Amino acid sequence: MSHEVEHRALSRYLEDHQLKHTKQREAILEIFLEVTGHITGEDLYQRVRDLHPQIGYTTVYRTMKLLCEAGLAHEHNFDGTTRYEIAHQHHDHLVCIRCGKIIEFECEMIEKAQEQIAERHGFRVLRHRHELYGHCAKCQTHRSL
Amino acid sequence: MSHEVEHRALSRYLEDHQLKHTKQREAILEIFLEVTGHITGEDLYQRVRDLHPQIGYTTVYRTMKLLCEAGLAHEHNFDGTTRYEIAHQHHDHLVCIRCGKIIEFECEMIEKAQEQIAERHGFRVLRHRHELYGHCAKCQTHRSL
DNA sequence: GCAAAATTGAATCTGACTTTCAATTTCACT
DNA sequence: AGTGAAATTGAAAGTCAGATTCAATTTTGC
Repeated sequence: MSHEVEHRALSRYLEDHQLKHTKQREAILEIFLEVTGHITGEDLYQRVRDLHPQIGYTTVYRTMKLLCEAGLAHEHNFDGTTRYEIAHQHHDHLVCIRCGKIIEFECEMIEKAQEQIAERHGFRVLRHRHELYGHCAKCQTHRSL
Repeated sequence: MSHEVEHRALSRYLEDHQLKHTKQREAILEIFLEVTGHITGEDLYQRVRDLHPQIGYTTVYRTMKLLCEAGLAHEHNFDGTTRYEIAHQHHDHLVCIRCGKIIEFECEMIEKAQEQIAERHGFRVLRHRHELYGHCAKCQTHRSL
């Protein structure tokens, strides 16, 4: 079992919140960390079930909620579909609406511009979502329309 | 019945697509146009039902879908809730997560930055969403936490 | 006025979670 | 190691927004 750092972070979160250490939570965290990219709850459940047929659907969802609270995962809703990604520094997304490819990007300038806009309206921004939807390079070239 | 321009736009869309002109569609468009702001399908249905108790839930949803296709309405999903707004020039949103207030904003600089980012990744952007979530001025002052 | 095609709306279905609850597991304390 | 209170699990049932079905009704081109 790899990803020691994350497993330790989970342990600490559980201890700090009087929650219990279970094999299901360990297993789901491990599988989630193995996945690169942005996975849906359903897909994650499939993968979990392949390795641990006894783990239920409910537990996967509950655990992902827990991992989000523990700061180990982030939940994103792309056009109606909820996906989880491994928590790391802030970024936004480019989403290909043809093949589903998701690219992460960051832009300091946009972040600053956002702050200015919020200030202008008296808002205190707690979080934001910024997604660009379109066609990726590959889907533009061998396209059928 | 006001909003002649929009009603005419709907008529044209219907004619161009071999769709039919019905009183339900007229009524829903009219009620939708009366609403200022960003309304949920459910709220819109309530309003429609107040005036036209015979119009069903399904028809309201189907008609809003139609109005979106006709370019008269835009559908937005704010943190899991779908809302409709009257179509007008492009803009993004500031959303108060305490009182639900929604403010529209535009920023030419951000739009340009987006284009550059997309280009860098070979993407052709077709649409985007950009929402800042936080607390509005009012909710920051008389807050309870 | 008359069909053919589109539309309506009540009811049913769906997908993606969320809740319920009895049985099981964890763990702090002997 | 044993015990018991509290947390967790998972199967099943419940939600909720929205999509689908289909028989009855409405619109419209001729």
